[in-house]
Formats: sequence, structure tokens, C-alpha cells
Amino acid sequence: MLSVEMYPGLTLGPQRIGDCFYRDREAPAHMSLFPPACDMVPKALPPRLLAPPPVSEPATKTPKDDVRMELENSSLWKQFSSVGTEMIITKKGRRMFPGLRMKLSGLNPSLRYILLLDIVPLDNSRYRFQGGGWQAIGGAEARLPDRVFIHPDSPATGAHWQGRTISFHYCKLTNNTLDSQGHIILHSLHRYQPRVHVIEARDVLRWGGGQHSFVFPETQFLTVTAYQNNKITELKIRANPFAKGFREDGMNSKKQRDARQKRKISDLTEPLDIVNCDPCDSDELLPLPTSSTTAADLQALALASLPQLTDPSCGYRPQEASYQDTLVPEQPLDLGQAFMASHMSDIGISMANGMQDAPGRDVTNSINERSDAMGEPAYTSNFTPAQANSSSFPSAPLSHSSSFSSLPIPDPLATSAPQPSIPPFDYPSILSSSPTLHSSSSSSPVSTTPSLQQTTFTFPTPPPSNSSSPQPLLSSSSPSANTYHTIPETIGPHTPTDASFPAPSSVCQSGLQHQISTHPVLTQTSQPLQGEGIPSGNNSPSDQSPAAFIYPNILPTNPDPVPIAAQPLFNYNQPPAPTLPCPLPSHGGATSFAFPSVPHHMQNLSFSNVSTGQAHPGLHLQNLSYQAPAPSLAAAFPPSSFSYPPSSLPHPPFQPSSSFQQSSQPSYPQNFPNAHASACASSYPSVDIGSMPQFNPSAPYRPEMVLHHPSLLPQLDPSLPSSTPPPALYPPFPSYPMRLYQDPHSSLSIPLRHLYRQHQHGHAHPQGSYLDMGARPVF
DNA sequence: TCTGCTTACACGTTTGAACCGC
DNA sequence: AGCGGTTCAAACGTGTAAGCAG
Repeated sequence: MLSVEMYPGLTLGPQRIGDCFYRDREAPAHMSLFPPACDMVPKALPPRLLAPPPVSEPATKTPKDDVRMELENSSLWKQFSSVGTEMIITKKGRRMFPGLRMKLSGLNPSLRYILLLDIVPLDNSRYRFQGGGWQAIGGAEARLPDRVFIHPDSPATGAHWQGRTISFHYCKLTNNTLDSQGHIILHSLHRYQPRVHVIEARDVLRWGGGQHSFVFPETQFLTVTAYQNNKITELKIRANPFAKGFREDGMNSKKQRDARQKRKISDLTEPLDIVNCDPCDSDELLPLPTSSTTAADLQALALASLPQLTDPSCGYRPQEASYQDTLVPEQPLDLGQAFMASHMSDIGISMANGMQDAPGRDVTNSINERSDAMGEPAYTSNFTPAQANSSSFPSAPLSHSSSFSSLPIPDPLATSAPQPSIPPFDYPSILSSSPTLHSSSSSSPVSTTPSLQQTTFTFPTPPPSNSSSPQPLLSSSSPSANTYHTIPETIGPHTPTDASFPAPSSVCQSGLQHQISTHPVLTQTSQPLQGEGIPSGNNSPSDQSPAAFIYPNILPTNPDPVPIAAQPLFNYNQPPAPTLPCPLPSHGGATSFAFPSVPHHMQNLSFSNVSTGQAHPGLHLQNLSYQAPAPSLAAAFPPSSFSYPPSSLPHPPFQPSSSFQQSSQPSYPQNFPNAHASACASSYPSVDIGSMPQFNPSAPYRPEMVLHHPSLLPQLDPSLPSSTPPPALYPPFPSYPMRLYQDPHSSLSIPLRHLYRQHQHGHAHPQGSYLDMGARPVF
């Protein structure tokens, strides 16, 4: 199908071999995967390689102005978010559940795009589960190598992306800082926010022309090595097909396990009983009461071990739903597509042949289809109205707080689960108590916070998959489709987003308020939503407050938090700096990464700074939050591994005065960020952080401004119009040390010289690629 | 002692090879 | 020989619990 030969400069690791061969099963025209490694510059590529993919229409017609992304399994995410999503991270890497499944629209069907997933810290705090809630207990750990998961299909045409569900379920999370598998490295007990970036790319070497970044506040999660919240465990067990064994009717359910345990005890005791019967033995070994008790327990356990009848009160049958979902002919994700980093050869061919739509679904594709269906069984369908009504996982009403009590379905664990010593914030109430929110939001934080991106939202239409299923979680003001666009400042991976990230409340509200009457999509969306059982006509903030993506169980350290209404406008980029227990947040958001091993001009993986508006010829991943203080960066990254040449920094050192102080909310508890979020996360909208002007404090965003924003991607060639991609070629990007942790190859000098292929446990599953955007060597 | 992490374990799912029949 | 369906086992994903370390 494709060949690495097309990119002689790319040397792929063994995993790549497998992948390539695997992927080439239906493409016998496979060529050498390992051409002699050599430094290569894009211009060294044969012209045919540089040629843009065949386009049926001029690139100038690219409808970049309306790129939207919808979180397809938003309902499931919201369910988890309402409780406080926890993600297990292990040394070997653990998949995310729920996974990220989204739908893209608004792409130019003919242009190619690369989809990236990165996960950035939400704040600079470390959390602990106490009293039934999450509480910030200190500063975050030192930042870890920034890695980006490249969707296996990348690059693919807009038609490809838009024609199916996009899933990142192959992405794995690990806490192994020395991970060499390419998994995304995260710290345990930290809060993170996944982000998805859609980057226009003519080929792997020439990204540019447009970048859109999306954030779904409901997908933020806390990393753990073991689940802390029983509710989360319950949700995962019920929703994840792989955990069926732990369901109440499964053989690995607690009852069954207890029964087995009892049996084991019984097996051990029975011989003893026999021994006991030995007249030579005394009764001291096994008192009679013990035996009788065991028998009674066994009897009870035997009953318990019987197949459980479905609880009539629980209409939600995960197993049924899951299987059914697997049969749902939803647009499967074609992961068989070559992906940029790990499938450079594929890319090359795809570029040359323009076979972006992957007409032939290869094995990988089918595998992924299955995996998609398996890993995330169309949760959207799991939460159909009927199910929602009877489900034990009712969609947490957004108007409800994130407390456990918000889950109406009787849950055995609900009672057993420790209740927060401090009740979780009732998000809606907070929002409702913030009458000034909307009005204040009009004065977008952008105006007061240099680092804050102007944010605007397009109001998405409900995801097709959800079209038939009401969105019980959505309030009247929450667009069912979690799609909207914002333009937060650019950031680098792991640049901490604000702890209250999900709560660009003021901004969101502002955008909502501003556009709700103007945006046709919003109008279309909001109306049906209001008519779907959600009290309409009530425009009170409380009604518009969806529950929120406050971290449900994050308990306020401040016993007397300032009411949200009294809080300054929520600053999207606001760090809870004033209350940070750690003077030097280790999660400093490095927006530029120095790579001493490469030429100076190539050493920095930089991200355009919103504040300065500077663009750096590198991949720009918008920062959702503030600029980390330089000191923290220095502390987190020893000069030996991380250098930040001031002169080359695309972002000026963090200026507390401009970011923190101006937007700071001194009285806001660090672990209170979600209150902000609640006020803003009215609809769990995805946040397109890259499709809008980076920083324009004065002018509010308008729908028409939600455009392809070239400034977010470096324009390497100044002569190239930023708004109009070249019809034929994209300028080659300068080298920026993004690393795909698959197979380090120092000889590569191309921008993606560090592309590695993820080890696939000996299998050739193209599970995606990881770009390490940090400079820390992991090998 | 507490907290958090690692690891072994059991279970369910996925996947592909092996087998069989047509 | 080729094709399609079924069976089976290995690999993998998952949560749990015990053990360990700080």
C-alpha cells in the first residue's frame, strides 16, 4: 500500500516493520521499510512526494471555517465526569475508558489532516481522595515528557475523518516515566485534560495551513493507579465490556469472588473438619461454631452465586447494550490508514497516490472497528432516553450536582461508597447563584488576561449518534453536541491548563449568550434540546448549568469558598496560583522545548504565544491555560535536559502580573476550580482551541471568526498567505523535536525525526503514534 | 500506621489459526 | 483447491486484592 521508501529519511523501528507489514497485508506493493537512515529535509524528497494529495477542488475552497468536533460518547463521559472520572495508569500502559470517540465535520474532504491527541495537566496540584472527594494536597509532580498520540489514520483526508467515528482508544496511559512504548506518560493523582488537534497536513513533513484543537471538558480525568471512587469502579465495570466479569452477573463479581473465597476457606476447613473428626484431634482446631458458620455462609453464597436476575429497577444492561452497540453500523474508524509518524511510508504513498480515503479497509481497520465497538460500545446508545430513564447510570442531569446523589438509580455501591465529608459542589447551584455570570462574561476575560484566549463557540448540532437519543445530561443551554470552538492560547503538551479548565464559564457563557441568537446551528440545537424534556423557557443560569465538569468530588480546601457569583470572571487560563501549595508548580507549562542535540534554530518545539501573538515554526498546540512561571519550568526541567534559551522562546517567561494577578481569584480555592467549570461547562462543549484568532482582547469572537486559523500553525514561509494555503504545497516545517516514541533515530533531521513506532506487544496493530514533545530522553 | 504503587490473579473479550464441510 | 463457517487457544483488557515501599 504505502512505502517508507517514499521517505528515506525516516527510519522506523521494528514495531514499524510489523505495522507496515501488517498494514500492507492488502497492499502487497510494500517496499523497503528501512531505507538507509539519513538526514533528510523535505525539499530533498522527490517532487512526487512533495506533491500535495490530489484534490478534487482547490484548496482555497477549504471550508476551514467550520471545523467542528463532536464527542460521540459524550454521554458516557458525562456519566463519569459527574462522578469524577478516574483513569487507571499502569506501568505497562492502560487504555482510557471511556475512550475518546468523536466525529469531525467541516473539514475539506480533499485535504489531509493529522489528528493528534495530547493530555495536558489541568492544574499544578496533586490530589488525594479523601472523604469521598478529591482534594488537592500539594503541588504537582515534575512534568513528564510530553507525548502526543497520533491517530493511526493520520494523515487522512477530511472525507476520511468525517466519514467515520474517530477513536483514540488505542492510546494508552502510563505512569512509567521511562516508558519506551510511546504511551502517554502521566502522573498519578493528577488531573488531566485530553485534547484533540486537527492539523492540516499535506504530508507528514509539511504540516500547516490550519490547526484546530478541541477540548471536551467532560473528558478531564484524574489519574490513579487504583480506583478511589467506588462509583467510578461501578461505572467502569458496567460500561466497559472488558470488565464484564466484574459485573454482578459475572463470574468475577464481588459476590462470586466472595463465594470463591468462602469456598477456598471451606476447602481448607473441610479437611480440617475431617481432621477434627479424628478422635485424636481436639476441638480446639476448629470450633464447631466455625464450621456451622461456614456452612451458613456457604449456603448464602451459593444463593448469591446463582445467576442474578436482572434488577427490574435497572433498565441499563451494559452487556446487552454493549453487544448491541457493537452491531450498530456506526461509521467505524478506519485505523488502517497510514498514520503520519509510524506510517511514514504509508503517508508517502498516500500522498503520492492520494489514496486517503482508504477505500479498502485493511485488517487494521477491521480490528479497530471491532475494538472501537468493543472498547466503547456506542455509549451514546447506551444512554438512550429509555435507558436513561431506567438505567442505573442515568445521565447525570447537568442541572444536578456532581455528587453521587445526583445519580438517581439505586446503586448498591452508592450506599457503600464513602460519602464526601464535604459534599461535592453542587455545580448548578453555584451557577445559579451567579447571576452576574452572563453579564460579566460579556467582558470576556480576554480583556483582562493577556494569556486568556478569546473564546467563542459554535453551537454544534447534536451528534448523529445521539440524534435519536435524548441528551438527558444536557441542559437547555447545553448543546447536545459537544462542539464548539474556542481559541485559547496556544500551549504545549502538558502545559497545565487551568484547574478550572472546564469552566471558561464567563467565556462560554459569553459565547453562548452572544451567539445563541445568531448562530443558526445553535438555534437548531438548543431548541430541540429544550423540547426534550428539559425545562425550557427558563433562562436562569441554573437551568443552563449543566452539571458540570467540575471535578465532582474535588472537595474545596477552602471551607468557605467565595461564591461563584462573587468571583471574578472565570478566567479560562487562570491558574489557581494564589492558592497553590507548591510555590513552584512543577507542571509549569513549558511552551517551548529545547533540544540541545539539534541545531539551535531547531531546538525549540514551541507553541505560539497567544499573548504575544508570536508564531513559531513548529507545531502549535494551543495552550488552554496560563503560561507557567518560568521558575517552575526551570525547577521542573533541569538545564541539562531542558534548556530554554530566552532568545528563542516563542513565549516570554510567565508573567504573574499579566496572567495570574490580573485574572487571579485570590479567594478561589485551588481545588475549587470546577466551580468555575460548572459555570461555564454548561454544555460540555468541545473547545476548539485553535480555530480562532489567537488573541484579540478587544473584539468578541463571532461565528464567522471561527475559522481556520493559520497563525496557530507556523507559517514557515512568510510569503505563504496564512489564510490561504498554497494550492499545491505546504511549506516544509522546520525541524521541531517532536518525538514519536517508537524508535529513536538520531540520524533523522526531518521535523519528525524522532518518530517512533509504538511497540505493539509483538503485534502489528497500528495503535497510533506517539510524539514526545518533551526533551527528556526516555531511552 | 497510612497512603500509594506494583503485581498476580481471574474473568471476559478479541483475534487469528486450525479444523471441518461443501 | 478454494471458500465459508465453527472451534479453540493465546493474547489482551479489565478490576481486584494482596503485598510492598516510603
